[in-house]
Amino acid sequence: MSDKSGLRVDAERNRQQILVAAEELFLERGAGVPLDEVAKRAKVGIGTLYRRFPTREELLAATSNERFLSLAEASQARDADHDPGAAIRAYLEELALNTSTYQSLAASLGTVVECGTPGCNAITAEGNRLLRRAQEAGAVHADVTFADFIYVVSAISIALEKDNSPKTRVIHLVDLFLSGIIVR
Amino acid sequence: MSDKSGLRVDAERNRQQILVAAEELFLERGAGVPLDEVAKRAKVGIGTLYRRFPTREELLAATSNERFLSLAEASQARDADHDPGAAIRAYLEELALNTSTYQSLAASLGTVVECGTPGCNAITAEGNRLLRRAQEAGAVHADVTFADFIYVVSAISIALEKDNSPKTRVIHLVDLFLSGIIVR
DNA sequence: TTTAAAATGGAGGAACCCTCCATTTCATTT
DNA sequence: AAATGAAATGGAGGGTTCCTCCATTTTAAA
Repeated sequence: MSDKSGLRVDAERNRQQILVAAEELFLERGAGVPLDEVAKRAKVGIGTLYRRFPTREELLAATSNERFLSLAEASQARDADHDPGAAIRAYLEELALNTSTYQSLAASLGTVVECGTPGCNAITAEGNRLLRRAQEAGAVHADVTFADFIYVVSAISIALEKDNSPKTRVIHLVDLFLSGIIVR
Repeated sequence: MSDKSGLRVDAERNRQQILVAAEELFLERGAGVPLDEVAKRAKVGIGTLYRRFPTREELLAATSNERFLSLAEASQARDADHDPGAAIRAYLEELALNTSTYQSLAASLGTVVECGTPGCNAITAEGNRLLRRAQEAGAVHADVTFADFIYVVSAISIALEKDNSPKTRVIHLVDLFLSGIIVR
């Protein structure tokens, strides 16, 4: 009998082991860790890993899934308290911090976020919602796109990785994006 | 006799051949092209290439050197005509366009710009000068740093690479950073 | 010419990637 | 509970790129 994932139970067990091993190794050594080692720690053949996650990005997307889900939920929960601009600020800050979880996840963010897992879909939908609402309220320029958000978050995360900066730097960089560098 | 580079003439000749080959291949196939192929096109052993340019970044910095030099000069030439804010805008736009010359140069911009070649020094000095001047004139927030410029340009260039966007997109993204996304 | 310092090239070991398929395991049918 | 076929497995192996190392060659000074 197969459970709801549609995988055989042995396959599903291995899938979980791969996810656990990947999560650990990404945390320890960054998102570029050799996949052979992920397979080894998961006690699974490398072929099995590739069968389940054909690309590194898909594996990254899978390990990010829950984090993205809870980010999206947290953003919705904040909704009532904040004005549109503040909601976007909080969303961007949290996404940037999350993207700094693994060294060199940032470079893949654009791809990862399009991967179609529930978490990726949720975080994308939420970002689009916040953006649309802020634009309807006239709080954000009409020519800003969700893609701009992703680029900005990637840039900020890359910056963070490089000099291993504190959280305050995220706030500075998000501010920069939101307010512009020019005094007026 | 050695010329001013301090290299033996055969070594200097090979260095030039490597630079020419690298420039060609980076343009054709991006900044990640195998270095063996650069060596082959330069008609030089791979060992010679590594002796002269121990890392890919150093080779990138060397091929970017003249471009950076002329960008810095052009920026200084614009100086008279523009107000501080416009000078920065032009500087960022040109640097972003230049950084999109080779596919995947963007990711290395931060490292490349610190490489110490004359061109890297010139572009850094010029950026710092523009920034300081704008800040003294009160046109740019005091907490903006030159590192922010580099992050911004990287983000823009990564965006450009991804969807192979037209120049108008550079302008949009630079505007975003200069003015912020929030209406006021 | 001689000499030694500088430069060379490319073989080869290591790291990582990813495919392929002979074998094993699971779930269903009889 | 035995048989059956679909699903899953693992890891050998071929490919790519990296980078070091050193026996040989080239240059330039003595």
